[in-house]
Amino acid sequence: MAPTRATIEDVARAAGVSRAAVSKVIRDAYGVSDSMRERVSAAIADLGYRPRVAARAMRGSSRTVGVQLPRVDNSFFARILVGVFDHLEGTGYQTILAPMTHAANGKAALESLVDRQVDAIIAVAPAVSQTWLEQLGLRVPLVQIGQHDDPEHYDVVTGDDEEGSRLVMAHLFELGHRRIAHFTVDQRALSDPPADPHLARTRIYDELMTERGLPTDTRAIPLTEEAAYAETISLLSLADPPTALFAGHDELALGALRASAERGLGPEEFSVVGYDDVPIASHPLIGLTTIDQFGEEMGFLAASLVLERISGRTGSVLRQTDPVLRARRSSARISSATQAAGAD
Amino acid sequence: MAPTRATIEDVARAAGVSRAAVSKVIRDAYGVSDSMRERVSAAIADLGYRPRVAARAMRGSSRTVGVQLPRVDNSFFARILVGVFDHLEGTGYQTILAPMTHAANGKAALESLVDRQVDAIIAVAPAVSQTWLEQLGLRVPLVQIGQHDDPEHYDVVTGDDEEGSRLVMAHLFELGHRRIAHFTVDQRALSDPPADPHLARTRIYDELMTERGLPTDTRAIPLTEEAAYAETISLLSLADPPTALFAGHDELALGALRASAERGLGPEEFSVVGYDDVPIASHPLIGLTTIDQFGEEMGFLAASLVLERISGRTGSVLRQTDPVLRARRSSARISSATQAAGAD
DNA sequence: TTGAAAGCGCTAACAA
DNA sequence: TTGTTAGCGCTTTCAA
Repeated sequence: MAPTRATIEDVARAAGVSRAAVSKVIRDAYGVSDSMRERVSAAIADLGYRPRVAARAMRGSSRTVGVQLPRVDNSFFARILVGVFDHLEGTGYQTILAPMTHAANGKAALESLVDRQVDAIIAVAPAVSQTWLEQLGLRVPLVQIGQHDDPEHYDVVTGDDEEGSRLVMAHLFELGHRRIAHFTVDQRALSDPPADPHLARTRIYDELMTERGLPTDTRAIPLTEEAAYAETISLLSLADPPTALFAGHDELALGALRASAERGLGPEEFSVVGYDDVPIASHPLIGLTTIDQFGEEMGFLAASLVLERISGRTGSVLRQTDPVLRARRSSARISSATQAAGAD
Repeated sequence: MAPTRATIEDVARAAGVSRAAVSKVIRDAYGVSDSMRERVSAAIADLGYRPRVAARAMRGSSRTVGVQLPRVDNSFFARILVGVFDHLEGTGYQTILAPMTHAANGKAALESLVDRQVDAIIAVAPAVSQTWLEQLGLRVPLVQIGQHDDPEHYDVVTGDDEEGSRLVMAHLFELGHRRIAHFTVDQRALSDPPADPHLARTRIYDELMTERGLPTDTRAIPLTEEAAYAETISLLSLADPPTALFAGHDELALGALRASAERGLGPEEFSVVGYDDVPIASHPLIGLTTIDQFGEEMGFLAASLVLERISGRTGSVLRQTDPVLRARRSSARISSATQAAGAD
């Protein structure tokens, strides 16, 4: 049968000391003699004792940072996670992940983290209002990644979506594109004021197209590769199809490339630009032009901010990563034939 | 200031009942009158009460299934996770993820799950010995995904790696390849007996090559795209390079394709076959020939097995998914020129 | 430097 | 059907 797990009491008895003494040793607390530390450590090793997180959480801290993630099968979120783990590793804080389930609205995942009494929360692109996050930030050290909030009680890490979008549009304009479509987020539980990064991208797209007197063609779709594929098919079936697409992010861009590749269209006929620079984007067979917003760095920053808050810092800190354009072969100068075809 | 969180005591007081009564209501336990249920529910809603996981875990169950994952930035593991979440959602069990950190050996992640008193564990490709897992299985309902263990105290879900590898090799032979290289796992904390899926793949590769009197060329490398890229470069620099590669899994295959694409080599000169069928493999620009081993289904199976164990089943159950070859454009019939160049 | 003892929030006997 | 009560394993005053 499974032997019952050793408790602090067992260790105390084995070492011939009090429970309090053992507690002090495992927490490396002040006021323990060397001989006591040795005896206790020996007993701990002997019994294979490991403190239970639940019992510790009852009296103090769970020594855990909780991360909420919208989806686990998204390469950009994975980049962020890598950054978070890199920073938290060796800090004495464990990390647990509460991925949003299908039904979930983000709230559920964050609440489950609170129920576990995590010492801090890193919320990645949470689909909850800023007001709700403020409440949460009041109770637990909190860092939000992605949304352009302007909070009082938590920190925020984002990319500079406006600058990134300007880089995208300038790139496409320079390549001669004028009929440029744009994919952006579908209806979403948008916070008030709207802070979704996709909204910033769309805003710049609108602004720069309008500035040049060009008609906009924005399509709000679910943020999935499938949706982007389907929408691109319909885009390319237009009498006068666009010559370029600014996809809201790389997953959408990959879906668009799926459609254009199936039709045998190259970048001279249909250029595609994404956002995020997921790892596969740099693969020579894909060569997706995109914006690198340094997901690992975002995760790393969020982790350090959250540690600061655990240490007592309040107020709010905003951090942004600087976007960089990665020009690859999915975008190219428009061919003269294509250009002529689309002439008014 | 942050108001202090409501406890079961607060709810009891507000509803004018005992703590036990509240406990029964939230656990949907037997023996509660409708009127009491109503009053208590009202008080719970009123106070925004949520039970603390730690306190519940002290007395019984944490209602949590823990998942251990080697890496979070791997598309195949992501497929497995999606399957696990799909199944566990709505079962009343929460899921938490303990991803292996860099230093970790898998043991650390699993132990941290035990420290949290999860009700069950799903271990994905854990780098620990079968002996160690048996110990763990004795203490907590456990399902292992990936390794070909033959356990007594936990369940196992794997693909049929031998059959999958036969499909790969038959495919390459049929396309006329005879000089076939193979990438497999580097030194790893291999259990005893060796149960790693990569070993099974290599075994079949060896067997089938030898059967045909062909020389094997197996290269044990770290399981990263970078390592595969570098190794492929050196492979292609050989005087008499192989015409095909059976990569241990898709990430390695993508690294190999990176190298061959950079050299402008098509599948007629250098065919690449992977394993896993990660989502990007089916992208027309990649078109990676690979083995689908249905990651979501593996996760789904593991989740249902683990629920059975929670319900009291003991012994051990083994489940396998049937592999399917996805032939795409990364593999092709060897060109006559290439064939001639390599003739003995 | 060490130990005794209270109590964190909950569940599960058991009694009423 | 409802309430009383005894802990679960730890941390943390507070005394010794």
